[in-house]
Amino acid sequence: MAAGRAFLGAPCSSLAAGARCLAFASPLPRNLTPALRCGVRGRCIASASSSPDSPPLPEPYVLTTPLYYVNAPPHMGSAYTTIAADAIARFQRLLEKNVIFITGTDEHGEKISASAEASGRNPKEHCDAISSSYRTLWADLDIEYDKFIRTTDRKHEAVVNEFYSRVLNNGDIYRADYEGLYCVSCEEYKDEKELLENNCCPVHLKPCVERKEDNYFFALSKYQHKLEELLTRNPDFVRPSYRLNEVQGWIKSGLRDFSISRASVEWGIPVPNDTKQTIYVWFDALLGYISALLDDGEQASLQQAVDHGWPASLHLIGKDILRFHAVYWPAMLMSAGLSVPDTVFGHGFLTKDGMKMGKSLGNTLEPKDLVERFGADAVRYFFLREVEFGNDGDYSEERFINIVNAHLANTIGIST
RNA sequence: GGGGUGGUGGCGCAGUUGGCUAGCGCGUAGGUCUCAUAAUCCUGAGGUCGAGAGUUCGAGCCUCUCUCACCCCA
Repeated sequence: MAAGRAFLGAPCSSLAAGARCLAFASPLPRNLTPALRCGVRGRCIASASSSPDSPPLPEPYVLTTPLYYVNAPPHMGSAYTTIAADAIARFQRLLEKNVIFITGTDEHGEKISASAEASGRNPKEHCDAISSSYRTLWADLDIEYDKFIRTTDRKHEAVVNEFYSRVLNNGDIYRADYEGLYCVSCEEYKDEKELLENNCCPVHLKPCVERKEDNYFFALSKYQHKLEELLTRNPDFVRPSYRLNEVQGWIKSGLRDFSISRASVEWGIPVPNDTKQTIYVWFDALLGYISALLDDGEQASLQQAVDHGWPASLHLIGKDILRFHAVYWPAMLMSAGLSVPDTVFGHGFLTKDGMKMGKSLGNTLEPKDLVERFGADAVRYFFLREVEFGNDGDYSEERFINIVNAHLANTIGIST
């Protein structure tokens, strides 16, 4: 099995390994026959059964960044994920894989309509504006993505509807009353145990509100064993390995069904057969990884999208959204009878001068400003080279300038 | 409280299954070059590999105890 693991150069410390160990390889050996590969991965390539003499089709490699939430313009964390994904995408293209690099924006939910209102716009206008600010930044950073999906795209809604129906037909959706304390910012119910004083959400430090709804639930608990099996069978499903341990811990300690609809949220995709409710933003957004595969103008069906390259080889995410990608998402896919991705990689957070960044602290790092001051290559290089991939990393202007001068200007810049 | 990860020169890290004088990048000191500065080039300093004990011909790598840091869960 080792043959299938090709990292980007063995020693990662050399200058040449600017994109430190960013390469992800398929967990399958290369010498499998197309038929077998198809069987194992559940992925059928249209002409995989062509004659043995014809050149082999390029291996598909679908990778994604998260679909960024449009409550605010892009911050450095989003830029970091996207830069890393772009480096991986480029590397996989060099390996002659058929790369589909997906990014996009997640545009539904109560928080979005609130942000829109706060800026005096309707939700659609707000989403258009923020979504395009992401595209602009990616252009400035030389990000070569292949697909940009918006969860407000028609084709996405069609895929969500079809997916929801599949899960429903599989008996994994049921209706139940739910009463509890709800964090509007997280767009989810919270356990009283995890709340701080005055019922404040530990993530957003804002008070949660009492809410009672008749919601639709996804039977996540049914998938406990299958998820355990998945992680045992494919330990690379979650990387780095220390995050795999976390995920295994979550699963082992028991999974609870979660609500996948909201009665009080209007800005969202209506639940099929119950237009009084909308689909929970995560259930909606995760499916963007599949709907993104559809070409514009083609028939928007789930199967069509899947045929374009699902499952993904890699979901690159920040460690804060690991639970959604490593627990909820594979269970949803299993329920719908679809293959799960090969790997979910959760990278760390960035700090600035050793401090956590935040709007309240007033020390955010604006990717746009960095690019304007130093250029895309410098920004890309610094974060790829200086942040140990997977770990938290620190930015300081002094170090940034040091590294960029020492490596890019004084070494690569003068080599012939 | 339960579980996990990690403590290697100033900082960030590599160190395959235990085996030559422990490596790399940045930083740092001196020299070279220059009228001078920076870069380049050359040379160097700097590490009891968290602490202690054990296994072994031999341990940064294995075992045990302790300690510190961080993370997840409760």
